[in-house]
Amino acid sequence: MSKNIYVGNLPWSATEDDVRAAFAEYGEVVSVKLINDRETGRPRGFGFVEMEDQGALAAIEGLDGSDFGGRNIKVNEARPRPERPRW
DNA sequence: GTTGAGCGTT
Repeated sequence: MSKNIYVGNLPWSATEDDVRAAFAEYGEVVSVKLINDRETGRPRGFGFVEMEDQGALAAIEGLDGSDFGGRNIKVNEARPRPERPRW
């Protein structure tokens, strides 16, 4: 099974490949999603990482508050997202 | 060419 992880305080120069490489050493990375501003196109400096349960917990404990690209990133379990309406 | 708290575009 997999779990969603919230990653914040990321440098604006960070990419999904960098985040995936950082989380890959704690477990199997299912997918990486960095959030950028939809209107301006600027990177917002945070994203979401999907990993297996044990890998996600290990990554949270190992990468939360750690140095990433010169910044201390915040790693936590992501909040559940509401389902999309279909009308 | 800038900026810095937070939880996402399918």
